[in-house]
Amino acid sequence: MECSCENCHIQEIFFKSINNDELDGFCTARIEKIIPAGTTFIKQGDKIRSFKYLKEGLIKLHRVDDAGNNQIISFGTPMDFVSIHNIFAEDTYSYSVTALETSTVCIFSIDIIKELIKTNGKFAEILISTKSRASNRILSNSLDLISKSMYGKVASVILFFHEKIYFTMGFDLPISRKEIAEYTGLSIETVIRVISEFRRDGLIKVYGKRIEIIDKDGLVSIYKHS
Amino acid sequence: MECSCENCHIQEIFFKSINNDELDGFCTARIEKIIPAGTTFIKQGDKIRSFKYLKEGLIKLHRVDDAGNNQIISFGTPMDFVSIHNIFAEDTYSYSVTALETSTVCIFSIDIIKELIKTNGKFAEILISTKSRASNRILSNSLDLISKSMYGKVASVILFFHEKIYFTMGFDLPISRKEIAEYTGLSIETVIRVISEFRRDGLIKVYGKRIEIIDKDGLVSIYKHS
DNA sequence: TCTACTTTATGATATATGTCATATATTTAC
DNA sequence: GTAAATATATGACATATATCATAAAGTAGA
Repeated sequence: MECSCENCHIQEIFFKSINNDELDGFCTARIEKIIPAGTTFIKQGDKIRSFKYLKEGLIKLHRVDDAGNNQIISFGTPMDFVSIHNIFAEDTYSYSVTALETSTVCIFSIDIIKELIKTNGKFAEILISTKSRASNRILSNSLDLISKSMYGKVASVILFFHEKIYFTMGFDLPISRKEIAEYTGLSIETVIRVISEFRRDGLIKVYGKRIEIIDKDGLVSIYKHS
Repeated sequence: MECSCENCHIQEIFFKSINNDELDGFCTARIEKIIPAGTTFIKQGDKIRSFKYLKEGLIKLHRVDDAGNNQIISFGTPMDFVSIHNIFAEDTYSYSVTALETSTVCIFSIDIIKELIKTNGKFAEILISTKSRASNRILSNSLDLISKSMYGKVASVILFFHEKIYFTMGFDLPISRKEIAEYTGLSIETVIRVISEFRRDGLIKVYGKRIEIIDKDGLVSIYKHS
Protein backbone atom coordinates (compact mmCIF):
# COMPACT_ATOMS: atom_id res chain seq x y z
CA MET A 1 0.00 0.00 0.00
CA GLU A 2 1.20 3.49 -0.81
CA CYS A 3 0.23 6.93 0.36
CA SER A 4 -1.18 9.01 -2.45
CA CYS A 5 0.50 12.21 -1.39
CA GLU A 6 2.57 13.11 -4.44
CA ASN A 7 2.47 16.82 -3.76
CA CYS A 8 2.70 16.68 0.00
CA HIS A 9 5.64 18.23 1.79
CA ILE A 10 5.41 15.74 4.59
CA GLN A 11 6.50 13.14 2.09
CA GLU A 12 9.92 14.59 1.42
CA ILE A 13 10.45 15.43 5.05
CA PHE A 14 9.17 12.29 6.73
CA PHE A 15 9.03 9.52 4.22
CA LYS A 16 12.72 9.43 3.49
CA SER A 17 13.19 8.04 6.97
CA ILE A 18 10.48 5.40 6.69
CA ASN A 19 10.85 1.96 5.15
CA ASN A 20 8.05 0.11 3.37
CA ASP A 21 6.81 -1.72 6.43
CA GLU A 22 6.50 1.45 8.42
CA LEU A 23 4.93 3.23 5.45
CA ASP A 24 2.12 0.67 5.42
CA GLY A 25 1.07 1.40 8.97
CA PHE A 26 1.51 5.08 8.38
CA CYS A 27 -0.81 5.14 5.41
CA THR A 28 -3.46 2.90 6.89
CA ALA A 29 -3.84 5.20 9.85
CA ARG A 30 -3.94 8.36 7.76
CA ILE A 31 -7.14 10.37 7.26
CA GLU A 32 -7.35 13.29 4.87
CA LYS A 33 -9.84 16.07 5.60
CA ILE A 34 -10.87 19.16 3.66
CA ILE A 35 -11.38 22.12 5.97
CA PRO A 36 -13.51 25.03 4.68
CA ALA A 37 -12.18 28.54 5.22
CA GLY A 38 -13.19 29.88 8.60
CA THR A 39 -13.40 26.49 10.28
CA THR A 40 -11.62 26.02 13.60
CA PHE A 41 -10.42 22.43 13.46
CA ILE A 42 -8.23 22.47 16.56
CA LYS A 43 -9.60 24.08 19.70
CA GLN A 44 -7.54 25.42 22.59
CA GLY A 45 -8.01 23.19 25.63
CA ASP A 46 -9.03 20.11 23.65
CA LYS A 47 -7.26 16.86 24.33
CA ILE A 48 -4.57 16.02 21.77
CA ARG A 49 -5.67 12.79 20.12
CA SER A 50 -3.96 12.96 16.77
CA PHE A 51 -1.07 14.40 14.85
CA LYS A 52 -2.23 16.82 12.15
CA TYR A 53 -0.33 18.07 9.14
CA LEU A 54 -1.36 20.85 6.75
CA LYS A 55 -1.12 19.42 3.24
CA GLU A 56 -2.62 22.40 1.45
CA GLY A 57 -4.01 25.78 2.39
CA LEU A 58 -3.39 28.48 4.94
CA ILE A 59 -4.18 28.51 8.66
CA LYS A 60 -3.82 30.71 11.70
CA LEU A 61 -2.75 29.65 15.19
CA HIS A 62 -4.53 31.65 17.86
CA ARG A 63 -5.25 31.59 21.56
CA VAL A 64 -7.22 33.29 24.28
CA ASP A 65 -4.75 34.81 26.74
CA ASP A 66 -5.00 35.24 30.52
CA ALA A 67 -6.91 38.48 30.13
CA GLY A 68 -9.47 36.83 27.83
CA ASN A 69 -8.24 38.53 24.65
CA ASN A 70 -8.04 36.76 21.32
CA GLN A 71 -4.49 36.73 20.08
CA ILE A 72 -3.12 35.37 16.83
CA ILE A 73 0.13 33.46 17.35
CA SER A 74 1.19 32.83 13.75
CA PHE A 75 0.11 31.98 10.22
CA GLY A 76 0.96 28.60 8.74
CA THR A 77 1.50 27.14 5.29
CA PRO A 78 2.04 23.52 4.24
CA MET A 79 5.71 23.97 5.15
CA ASP A 80 4.67 24.04 8.80
CA PHE A 81 3.60 21.07 10.86
CA VAL A 82 0.37 22.20 12.29
CA SER A 83 -0.03 20.26 15.47
CA ILE A 84 3.62 19.63 16.18
CA HIS A 85 4.28 22.53 18.47
CA ASN A 86 3.19 20.99 21.69
CA ILE A 87 2.06 17.52 20.79
CA PHE A 88 4.75 16.02 23.02
CA ALA A 89 4.73 18.67 25.69
CA GLU A 90 1.16 18.78 26.94
CA ASP A 91 -1.88 16.60 26.56
CA THR A 92 -4.17 19.46 25.60
CA TYR A 93 -3.78 22.13 22.93
CA SER A 94 -2.66 25.53 24.21
CA TYR A 95 -3.89 27.19 21.01
CA SER A 96 -6.63 26.91 18.40
CA VAL A 97 -6.14 26.46 14.67
CA THR A 98 -8.49 27.95 12.08
CA ALA A 99 -8.35 27.68 8.28
CA LEU A 100 -7.98 31.04 6.54
CA GLU A 101 -8.39 29.44 3.13
CA THR A 102 -9.89 26.07 2.22
CA SER A 103 -7.28 23.67 3.49
CA THR A 104 -6.42 19.98 3.40
CA VAL A 105 -5.26 18.37 6.61
CA CYS A 106 -3.70 14.95 7.06
CA ILE A 107 -4.49 13.32 10.36
CA PHE A 108 -2.26 10.60 11.80
CA SER A 109 -2.59 8.49 14.90
CA ILE A 110 -0.47 10.04 17.60
CA ASP A 111 0.55 6.59 18.81
CA ILE A 112 2.09 5.77 15.45
CA ILE A 113 4.14 8.97 15.54
CA LYS A 114 5.30 8.28 19.08
CA GLU A 115 6.15 4.71 18.16
CA LEU A 116 8.15 5.91 15.14
CA ILE A 117 10.16 8.25 17.34
CA LYS A 118 11.06 5.38 19.62
CA THR A 119 11.94 2.92 16.91
CA ASN A 120 13.25 5.07 14.08
CA GLY A 121 16.14 7.35 15.01
CA LYS A 122 16.33 9.02 11.64
CA PHE A 123 12.65 9.90 11.88
CA ALA A 124 13.15 11.34 15.38
CA GLU A 125 16.06 13.46 14.20
CA ILE A 126 14.12 14.89 11.24
CA LEU A 127 11.09 15.50 13.43
CA ILE A 128 13.15 17.38 16.02
CA SER A 129 14.91 19.54 13.48
CA THR A 130 11.70 20.32 11.56
CA LYS A 131 9.95 21.17 14.77
CA SER A 132 12.84 23.34 15.92
CA ARG A 133 12.90 25.35 12.74
CA ALA A 134 9.12 25.88 12.85
CA SER A 135 9.06 27.06 16.44
CA ASN A 136 12.17 29.19 15.97
CA ARG A 137 10.41 30.98 13.13
CA ILE A 138 7.29 31.62 15.22
CA LEU A 139 9.33 32.83 18.19
CA SER A 140 11.46 35.08 16.02
CA ASN A 141 8.37 36.72 14.50
CA SER A 142 6.88 37.14 17.94
CA LEU A 143 10.07 38.74 19.29
CA ASP A 144 10.15 41.09 16.31
CA LEU A 145 6.71 42.41 17.19
CA ILE A 146 7.67 43.23 20.79
CA SER A 147 10.21 45.87 19.87
CA LYS A 148 8.60 47.45 16.81
CA SER A 149 6.37 50.49 16.41
CA MET A 150 2.93 50.32 14.79
CA TYR A 151 4.53 51.05 11.41
CA GLY A 152 7.03 48.24 11.72
CA LYS A 153 4.35 45.85 12.92
CA VAL A 154 1.95 46.49 10.06
CA ALA A 155 4.78 46.51 7.51
CA SER A 156 5.91 43.12 8.81
CA VAL A 157 2.44 41.64 8.21
CA ILE A 158 2.23 42.96 4.65
CA LEU A 159 5.78 41.78 3.89
CA PHE A 160 5.06 38.38 5.45
CA PHE A 161 2.17 37.66 3.10
CA HIS A 162 4.16 38.99 0.16
CA GLU A 163 7.41 37.15 0.85
CA LYS A 164 6.24 33.92 2.46
CA ILE A 165 2.78 33.25 1.04
CA TYR A 166 1.92 34.90 -2.26
CA PHE A 167 5.29 36.02 -3.74
CA THR A 168 3.61 38.65 -5.94
CA MET A 169 3.42 42.42 -5.49
CA GLY A 170 -0.37 42.29 -5.63
CA PHE A 171 -2.40 39.89 -3.46
CA ASP A 172 -5.58 39.64 -1.42
CA LEU A 173 -4.93 39.78 2.31
CA PRO A 174 -6.37 36.54 3.76
CA ILE A 175 -7.12 38.26 7.04
CA SER A 176 -9.16 41.24 8.21
CA ARG A 177 -7.82 44.43 9.79
CA LYS A 178 -9.16 43.05 13.07
CA GLU A 179 -7.00 39.94 12.70
CA ILE A 180 -3.96 42.08 11.94
CA ALA A 181 -4.76 43.88 15.20
CA GLU A 182 -5.03 40.55 17.05
CA TYR A 183 -1.65 39.50 15.68
CA THR A 184 0.24 42.75 16.26
CA GLY A 185 -1.33 43.78 19.56
CA LEU A 186 -2.48 47.08 18.06
CA SER A 187 -6.05 48.40 18.07
CA ILE A 188 -8.14 47.93 14.92
CA GLU A 189 -8.27 51.67 14.27
CA THR A 190 -4.50 51.97 14.52
CA VAL A 191 -4.04 49.16 11.99
CA ILE A 192 -6.47 50.84 9.58
CA ARG A 193 -4.79 54.20 10.05
CA VAL A 194 -1.31 52.82 9.40
CA ILE A 195 -2.51 51.08 6.24
CA SER A 196 -4.12 54.34 5.11
CA GLU A 197 -0.87 56.19 5.83
CA PHE A 198 1.14 53.66 3.83
CA ARG A 199 -1.32 54.24 0.97
CA ARG A 200 -1.09 58.03 1.23
CA ASP A 201 2.71 57.78 1.29
CA GLY A 202 2.69 55.75 -1.92
CA LEU A 203 4.09 52.57 -0.36
CA ILE A 204 1.08 50.43 -1.25
CA LYS A 205 -2.23 50.61 -3.06
CA VAL A 206 -5.28 49.36 -1.19
CA TYR A 207 -8.66 48.18 -2.49
CA GLY A 208 -10.38 46.60 0.46
CA LYS A 209 -8.55 43.34 1.12
CA ARG A 210 -6.44 43.75 -2.02
CA ILE A 211 -2.93 45.07 -1.43
CA GLU A 212 -0.48 46.10 -4.12
CA ILE A 213 3.07 46.81 -3.03
CA ILE A 214 4.43 49.87 -4.85
CA ASP A 215 7.59 50.62 -2.87
CA LYS A 216 8.90 47.41 -1.39
CA ASP A 217 12.23 48.93 -0.36
CA GLY A 218 10.35 51.60 1.55
CA LEU A 219 8.29 48.96 3.37
CA VAL A 220 11.40 46.92 4.19
CA SER A 221 13.12 50.02 5.51
CA ILE A 222 10.16 50.76 7.77
CA TYR A 223 10.09 47.14 8.93
CA LYS A 224 13.78 47.22 9.78
CA HIS A 225 14.02 50.61 11.38
CA SER A 226 10.76 51.18 13.21
CA MET B 1 32.32 5.21 35.55
CA GLU B 2 29.55 7.37 36.92
CA CYS B 3 28.56 10.97 36.42
CA SER B 4 28.85 12.93 39.65
CA CYS B 5 25.73 14.98 39.12
CA GLU B 6 23.64 14.17 42.13
CA ASN B 7 21.85 17.49 42.16
CA CYS B 8 21.53 17.93 38.43
CA HIS B 9 18.13 18.11 36.78
CA ILE B 10 19.47 16.61 33.59
CA GLN B 11 19.94 13.42 35.53
CA GLU B 12 16.29 12.81 36.27
CA ILE B 13 15.26 13.92 32.82
CA PHE B 14 17.88 12.23 30.69
CA PHE B 15 19.50 9.51 32.64
CA LYS B 16 16.41 7.45 33.15
CA SER B 17 16.53 6.67 29.46
CA ILE B 18 20.21 5.75 29.39
CA ASN B 19 21.69 2.36 30.25
CA ASN B 20 25.09 1.84 31.81
CA ASP B 21 26.96 1.51 28.54
CA GLU B 22 25.54 4.71 27.17
CA LEU B 23 26.12 6.44 30.49
CA ASP B 24 29.84 5.68 30.24
CA GLY B 25 30.24 7.48 26.94
CA PHE B 26 28.03 10.27 28.15
CA CYS B 27 30.13 10.93 31.22
CA THR B 28 33.48 10.62 29.51
CA ALA B 29 32.52 13.30 27.02
CA ARG B 30 31.11 15.64 29.65
CA ILE B 31 32.88 18.84 30.67
CA GLU B 32 31.69 20.97 33.56
CA LYS B 33 32.43 24.68 33.52
CA ILE B 34 31.85 27.45 36.02
CA ILE B 35 30.70 30.63 34.32
CA PRO B 36 31.14 33.92 36.23
CA ALA B 37 28.19 36.32 36.28
CA GLY B 38 28.23 38.60 33.26
CA THR B 39 30.05 36.15 30.99
CA THR B 40 28.59 35.48 27.57
CA PHE B 41 29.36 31.82 26.97
CA ILE B 42 27.31 31.34 23.80
CA LYS B 43 27.54 33.97 21.10
CA GLN B 44 24.96 34.63 18.40
CA GLY B 45 26.33 33.55 15.03
CA ASP B 46 28.85 31.07 16.45
CA LYS B 47 28.91 27.57 15.09
CA ILE B 48 27.15 25.04 17.30
CA ARG B 49 29.81 22.55 18.40
CA SER B 50 28.39 21.24 21.64
CA PHE B 51 25.27 20.64 23.63
CA LYS B 52 25.19 22.76 26.79
CA TYR B 53 23.06 22.30 29.88
CA LEU B 54 22.65 24.70 32.78
CA LYS B 55 23.33 22.73 35.95
CA GLU B 56 23.20 25.65 38.34
CA GLY B 57 22.66 29.40 38.13
CA LEU B 58 20.66 31.84 36.07
CA ILE B 59 21.16 32.95 32.47
CA LYS B 60 19.59 35.20 29.87
CA LEU B 61 19.04 34.42 26.20
CA HIS B 62 19.45 37.51 24.04
CA ARG B 63 19.93 38.51 20.44
CA VAL B 64 20.66 41.44 18.18
CA ASP B 65 17.64 41.94 15.93
CA ASP B 66 17.44 43.14 12.32
CA ALA B 67 17.51 46.76 13.38
CA GLY B 68 20.65 46.23 15.47
CA ASN B 69 18.89 46.44 18.85
CA ASN B 70 19.76 44.21 21.77
CA GLN B 71 16.76 42.19 22.79
CA ILE B 72 16.41 39.74 25.66
CA ILE B 73 14.53 36.60 24.63
CA SER B 74 14.11 34.87 27.98
CA PHE B 75 15.64 34.04 31.34
CA GLY B 76 16.65 30.47 32.13
CA THR B 77 17.07 28.34 35.21
CA PRO B 78 18.48 24.82 35.56
CA MET B 79 15.05 23.54 34.56
CA ASP B 80 15.73 24.79 31.03
CA PHE B 81 18.07 23.22 28.54
CA VAL B 82 20.22 26.05 27.51
CA SER B 83 21.39 25.15 24.04
CA ILE B 84 18.51 22.95 23.05
CA HIS B 85 16.38 25.50 21.32
CA ASN B 86 17.93 25.34 17.90
CA ILE B 87 20.68 22.81 18.22
CA PHE B 88 19.02 20.63 15.61
CA ALA B 89 17.57 23.38 13.49
CA GLU B 90 20.55 25.48 12.46
CA ASP B 91 24.28 25.08 12.58
CA THR B 92 24.88 28.46 14.17
CA TYR B 93 23.33 30.04 17.26
CA SER B 94 20.61 32.59 16.58
CA TYR B 95 20.98 34.01 20.08
CA SER B 96 23.63 34.65 22.74
CA VAL B 97 23.59 33.32 26.30
CA THR B 98 24.99 35.26 29.24
CA ALA B 99 25.18 34.24 32.91
CA LEU B 100 23.26 36.58 35.22
CA GLU B 101 24.56 34.80 38.29
CA THR B 102 27.59 32.55 38.65
CA SER B 103 26.48 29.42 36.81
CA THR B 104 27.60 25.89 36.19
CA VAL B 105 27.26 24.54 32.68
CA CYS B 106 27.61 20.96 31.52
CA ILE B 107 28.97 20.59 28.01
CA PHE B 108 28.34 17.45 25.98
CA SER B 109 29.53 16.41 22.59
CA ILE B 110 26.81 17.19 20.10
CA ASP B 111 27.58 13.97 18.23
CA ILE B 112 26.84 11.88 21.29
CA ILE B 113 23.47 13.59 21.70
CA LYS B 114 22.62 13.09 18.03
CA GLU B 115 23.71 9.48 18.24
CA LEU B 116 21.55 8.93 21.31
CA ILE B 117 18.54 10.33 19.50
CA LYS B 118 19.06 7.87 16.69
CA THR B 119 19.68 4.84 18.84
CA ASN B 120 17.61 5.46 21.95
CA GLY B 121 13.94 6.13 21.29
CA LYS B 122 13.10 6.80 24.91
CA PHE B 123 15.83 9.44 25.01
CA ALA B 124 14.50 11.05 21.82
CA GLU B 125 10.99 11.17 23.21
CA ILE B 126 12.09 12.80 26.49
CA LEU B 127 14.28 15.26 24.61
CA ILE B 128 11.43 16.27 22.30
CA SER B 129 8.95 16.74 25.11
CA THR B 130 11.42 18.66 27.30
CA LYS B 131 12.37 20.87 24.38
CA SER B 132 8.71 21.45 23.50
CA ARG B 133 7.82 22.54 27.00
CA ALA B 134 10.79 24.89 27.18
CA SER B 135 10.07 26.59 23.88
CA ASN B 136 6.34 26.75 24.58
CA ARG B 137 7.11 28.61 27.78
CA ILE B 138 9.38 31.09 26.01
CA LEU B 139 6.85 31.65 23.22
CA SER B 140 3.99 32.08 25.65
CA ASN B 141 5.91 34.73 27.61
CA SER B 142 6.83 36.48 24.39
CA LEU B 143 3.20 36.49 23.20
CA ASP B 144 2.11 37.87 26.55
CA LEU B 145 4.38 40.87 26.10
CA ILE B 146 2.95 41.76 22.68
CA SER B 147 -0.51 42.57 23.95
CA LYS B 148 0.25 44.13 27.32
CA SER B 149 0.67 47.76 28.37
CA MET B 150 3.82 49.01 30.10
CA TYR B 151 2.24 48.21 33.47
CA GLY B 152 1.46 44.63 32.51
CA LYS B 153 4.92 44.17 31.04
CA VAL B 154 6.81 45.38 34.10
CA ALA B 155 4.47 43.50 36.45
CA SER B 156 5.12 40.31 34.49
CA VAL B 157 8.89 40.68 34.98
CA ILE B 158 8.58 41.23 38.73
CA LEU B 159 6.14 38.34 39.07
CA PHE B 160 8.36 36.10 36.95
CA PHE B 161 11.35 36.48 39.28
CA HIS B 162 9.10 36.08 42.31
CA GLU B 163 7.17 33.03 41.13
CA LYS B 164 9.72 31.17 39.01
CA ILE B 165 13.11 32.06 40.44
CA TYR B 166 13.17 33.28 44.05
CA PHE B 167 9.77 32.27 45.52
CA THR B 168 10.02 34.92 48.24
CA MET B 169 8.29 38.30 48.53
CA GLY B 170 11.66 40.06 48.83
CA PHE B 171 14.48 39.42 46.38
CA ASP B 172 17.27 41.16 44.48
CA LEU B 173 16.47 41.67 40.83
CA PRO B 174 19.24 39.90 38.89
CA ILE B 175 18.89 42.35 36.00
CA SER B 176 19.12 46.10 35.51
CA ARG B 177 16.30 48.43 34.46
CA LYS B 178 17.99 48.54 31.08
CA GLU B 179 17.68 44.77 30.77
CA ILE B 180 14.02 44.93 31.75
CA ALA B 181 13.67 47.45 28.92
CA GLU B 182 15.45 45.12 26.49
CA TYR B 183 13.13 42.30 27.48
CA THR B 184 9.85 44.21 27.41
CA GLY B 185 10.52 46.48 24.42
CA LEU B 186 9.95 49.56 26.59
CA SER B 187 12.38 52.47 27.00
CA ILE B 188 14.57 52.52 30.11
CA GLU B 189 12.86 55.63 31.45
CA THR B 190 9.43 54.05 31.07
CA VAL B 191 10.57 50.97 33.00
CA ILE B 192 11.96 53.16 35.80
CA ARG B 193 8.81 55.27 35.87
CA VAL B 194 6.50 52.24 36.07
CA ILE B 195 8.56 50.77 38.91
CA SER B 196 8.37 54.13 40.72
CA GLU B 197 4.62 54.23 40.17
CA PHE B 198 4.23 50.69 41.56
CA ARG B 199 6.21 51.89 44.58
CA ARG B 200 4.11 55.04 45.05
CA ASP B 201 0.93 52.94 44.75
CA GLY B 202 2.13 50.64 47.52
CA LEU B 203 2.42 47.54 45.32
CA ILE B 204 6.13 47.05 45.97
CA LYS B 205 8.99 48.49 47.95
CA VAL B 206 12.17 49.32 46.05
CA TYR B 207 15.73 49.76 47.29
CA GLY B 208 17.87 49.81 44.16
CA LYS B 209 17.87 46.25 42.84
CA ARG B 210 16.00 44.98 45.88
CA ILE B 211 12.28 44.45 45.36
CA GLU B 212 9.78 43.62 48.06
CA ILE B 213 6.31 42.65 46.95
CA ILE B 214 3.69 44.24 49.22
CA ASP B 215 0.48 43.69 47.24
CA LYS B 216 0.87 40.59 45.13
CA ASP B 217 -2.81 40.42 44.24
CA GLY B 218 -2.59 43.95 42.95
CA LEU B 219 0.41 43.08 40.78
CA VAL B 220 -1.30 39.96 39.44
CA SER B 221 -4.40 41.97 38.64
CA ILE B 222 -2.31 44.49 36.70
CA TYR B 223 -0.51 41.67 34.91
CA LYS B 224 -3.79 40.07 33.90
CA HIS B 225 -5.74 43.14 32.94
CA SER B 226 -3.31 45.58 31.41
C1' DT C 1 -35.01 43.28 -1.28
C1' DC C 2 -34.70 44.70 3.18
C1' DT C 3 -32.51 44.48 7.57
C1' DA C 4 -29.02 43.50 10.67
C1' DC C 5 -24.39 42.84 11.24
C1' DT C 6 -19.55 43.27 10.32
C1' DT C 7 -15.74 45.65 8.17
C1' DT C 8 -13.31 49.58 6.73
C1' DA C 9 -12.52 54.35 7.36
C1' DT C 10 -11.68 58.89 9.52
C1' DG C 11 -11.90 62.75 13.03
C1' DA C 12 -11.56 64.37 17.74
C1' DT C 13 -9.63 63.59 21.84
C1' DA C 14 -7.42 61.20 25.75
C1' DT C 15 -3.90 58.36 27.34
C1' DA C 16 0.43 55.77 26.91
C1' DT C 17 4.98 55.83 25.83
C1' DG C 18 9.35 57.81 24.05
C1' DT C 19 12.88 61.43 23.95
C1' DC C 20 15.77 64.82 25.81
C1' DA C 21 17.70 67.10 29.69
C1' DT C 22 19.49 66.85 34.11
C1' DA C 23 20.82 65.08 38.76
C1' DT C 24 22.26 61.74 41.99
C1' DA C 25 23.82 57.24 43.23
C1' DT C 26 26.41 53.30 42.24
C1' DT C 27 29.89 50.65 40.04
C1' DT C 28 34.19 50.05 37.50
C1' DA C 29 38.85 50.97 36.11
C1' DC C 30 43.12 52.55 37.13
C1' DG D 1 40.99 56.70 46.48
C1' DT D 2 39.70 59.16 42.53
C1' DA D 3 37.96 59.73 37.94
C1' DA D 4 35.14 57.89 34.60
C1' DA D 5 31.51 55.21 33.36
C1' DT D 6 27.09 53.27 34.17
C1' DA D 7 22.57 52.89 36.55
C1' DT D 8 18.73 54.97 38.68
C1' DA D 9 15.55 58.68 38.97
C1' DT D 10 12.51 62.53 37.66
C1' DG D 11 10.61 66.56 34.96
C1' DA D 12 9.17 68.66 30.64
C1' DC D 13 7.73 67.85 26.46
C1' DA D 14 6.84 65.40 21.99
C1' DT D 15 5.08 61.59 19.71
C1' DA D 16 2.66 57.13 19.41
C1' DT D 17 -1.26 54.71 20.22
C1' DA D 18 -5.95 53.87 22.16
C1' DT D 19 -10.67 55.14 22.74
C1' DC D 20 -14.98 56.97 21.46
C1' DA D 21 -17.98 58.65 17.99
C1' DT D 22 -19.67 58.42 13.50
C1' DA D 23 -20.30 57.04 8.73
C1' DA D 24 -20.01 54.49 4.51
C1' DA D 25 -19.35 50.17 2.38
C1' DG D 26 -19.64 45.45 2.24
C1' DT D 27 -21.84 40.80 3.70
C1' DA D 28 -25.10 37.43 5.45
C1' DG D 29 -29.55 35.93 6.30
C1' DA D 30 -34.83 36.16 6.36
